[in-house]
Amino acid sequence: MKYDPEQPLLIQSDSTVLLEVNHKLFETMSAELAKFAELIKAPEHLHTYRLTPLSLWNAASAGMSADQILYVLRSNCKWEVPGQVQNHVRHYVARYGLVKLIARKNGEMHLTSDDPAVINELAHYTSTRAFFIGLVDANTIQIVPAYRGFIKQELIKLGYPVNDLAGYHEGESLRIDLLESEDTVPASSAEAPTNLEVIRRKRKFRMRDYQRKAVDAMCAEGQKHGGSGVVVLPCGAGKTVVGIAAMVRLQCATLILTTNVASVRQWRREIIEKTNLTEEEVGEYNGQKKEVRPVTIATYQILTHRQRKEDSFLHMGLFNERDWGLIIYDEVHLLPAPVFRVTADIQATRRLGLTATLIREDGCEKDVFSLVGPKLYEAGWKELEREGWIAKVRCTELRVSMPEGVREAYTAAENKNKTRIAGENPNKLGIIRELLTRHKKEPTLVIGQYIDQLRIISEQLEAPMIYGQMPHKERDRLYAQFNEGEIHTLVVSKVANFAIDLPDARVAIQVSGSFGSRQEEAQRLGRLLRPKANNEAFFYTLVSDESKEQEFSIHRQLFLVEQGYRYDIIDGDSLLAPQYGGTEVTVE
DNA sequence: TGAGAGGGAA
DNA sequence: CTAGATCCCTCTCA
Repeated sequence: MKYDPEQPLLIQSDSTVLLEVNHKLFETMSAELAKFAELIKAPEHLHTYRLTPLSLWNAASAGMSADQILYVLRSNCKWEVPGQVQNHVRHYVARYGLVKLIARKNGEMHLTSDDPAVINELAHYTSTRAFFIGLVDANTIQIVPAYRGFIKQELIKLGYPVNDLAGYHEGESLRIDLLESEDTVPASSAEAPTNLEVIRRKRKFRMRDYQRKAVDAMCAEGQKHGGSGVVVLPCGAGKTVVGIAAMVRLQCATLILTTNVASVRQWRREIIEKTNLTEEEVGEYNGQKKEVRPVTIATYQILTHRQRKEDSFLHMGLFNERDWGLIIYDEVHLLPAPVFRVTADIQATRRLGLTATLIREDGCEKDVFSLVGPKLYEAGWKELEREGWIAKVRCTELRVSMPEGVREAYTAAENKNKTRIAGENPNKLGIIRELLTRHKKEPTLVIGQYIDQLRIISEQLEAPMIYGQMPHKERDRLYAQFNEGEIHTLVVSKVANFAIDLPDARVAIQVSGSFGSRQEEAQRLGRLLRPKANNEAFFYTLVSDESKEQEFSIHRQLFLVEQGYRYDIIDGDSLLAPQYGGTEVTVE
C-alpha cells in the first residue's frame, strides 16, 4: 500500500477529509475541496471536510464527474482513497441525474430513469404517490405537472435529486439589450441624445469573464441541466450584472426578488443604466410603491407580509400577476419559507438564484436545490482576488483579556449572559485605539453587535455611530463624509450586514458579533473587497480570551476559511506592550 | 401629500 | 441561545 507523507490530505473511511493547514498546497487544496466538500471544523493544524450528498450533488450539477473528484483526492492524499469513499463519491454523484423529469409534446410530464429498480422504488414512496398518475413503462412514471416542485422537494429527501429537464414557458417577451460600452448603444438612438443616453455613453462597462461564464452555465444550449439554478459569487463581484445578463439572454418579462428597499433601488438603477429599458419599463413593488411593469423588483417582505399570523399572504399574487419568463432570487440564502412554497408552484417559470454562499443558517439548502435549482456556477473568493477583481484581505484574530472584575462577572454569570459580557469586554477599546493608530487616516469601520457597547466606543473615539434608528438621510450624510475622507472612522451596528450603500473601507475592526454566523462574517469582510489602489485591506476581529466568544468565532470563520482565508491569531494584549512601539501599519 | 412614530412579523 | 435591523401597515400631524 502506498504511503506518501508529503501529501496534504488524509481521507478517512467515513468520508471525511483532513487537510494539513501548514502544507504548501493548502490554498490550492482548500479551493479544490470547496467545490465538492463542506468544511466542518477548522482548528489550527488540521481542517476537516465532509463529502456530503448535497455537496456532491452541487458539484455534479456544476459539471464535475466522480472521476474528477476522485482524481483530486487520489493525487493529494497520503494513503490510498478508501474503497468506501470511492463508492460513496460514485454513488452520490451518479444519483444526480439518475432520475430525470421531462415533458412530452402532448403535455404529459414524466419522471424517468434508466434503472427500473429506481422507478419501482419511487412508485412506492408514500408522500408523493398521490401526485403520480401511474407507470407508463418500467422506466417511467407520469406525474401531475402542477406538483413538479413538490415532487422534486420530496424526492431529494429520499436521496434522489431530480434533474429537471421539463422546460419552461417562455413568458411575455421583452426586448432587452445590454449597453456594454459606448460602442454598443443601439443605432436607433442616432438623434439628439437624451440625458439618459449621455449618462449611458459615459459609463464604460464590460462584462467580466466569470460573469459571462455564469450566464452561459444557465442559458447555453445543449447542457445537462434544465437552465434554472444558483450562481455563487463573492460579495462585490457584481451579481446584479449576472442577473441583468440573464434577462438579456432570455428576452422576457422578469420578476426580481430581493431583501430590502435599498437593494430594490440599486437593481432598478443598474438595469436602467446598463440596458435599453426605460424608467417606465422597470417597476418597484414594495411598501411604498406597487408598480407591476415588464421588469418588476420586489422585496421578499412584501410577499410574506401579514398583519397577523392567521391572515393569508396578500401579495403572493405578484407571481401570477404578469406572465414572467424569469424570476431572479437575489440573496437566495435568505429566501423565506413561504416563498419556497409559492416557488414550488411555479416550476414552469425559469429561475435564477444569486448568492455569496449556499449556506443557510436554517438548514434549508435542499429546498434551494430542488425548488430554485442546483448550483450552476461558482467563482471562489481567492480566485477573484488573484485576478484582481476583489481586494486582498489580511485577517487577524486578536485575543483580548478581560479586566479582573469583568472576568469574575463572566465566571459567575448564567450561560446565556456570558456571550454578551465577553462581547462587551471593555479591554477591547484599548486595542481598537491601538489599531487606529497603526492605520492612521485609513478609512476604517468599527463593527459591533451591541448598541450600548458601540455607543461607548463611539464616544471614546469621537467617531460617529450609525445604527438602525438613525434616519437614512443622516446615514447618507455620514457615508458621504466618509467617502470624501472628512471622516476616517465610522462605528457601525448590524446595519453593516444589510446596508448595500455603506462605503467601502480599507480596515474593519469587528468588536462583537452574533453567535456563530458565517454569513455575517462574510458580509463584514465584504465591506473591504472593492479593489484597493496598491495594497491589501485589513480585517481584525476582537475576541475575549478564554470565553465562549472563541468557539463562536471559530464557527463564524468557517465559511471564509473554506474559501481559503487564513486568520493570524495574535495576543491582543501584547500589541499594547511598549516594546512593540506603535506606528507600523502591519501587525507581525 | 408626505414625513414620522408605533406596532407586528420573521 | 440574543439583540438588533428591516419592512410593512396604520395613524397622526402639518
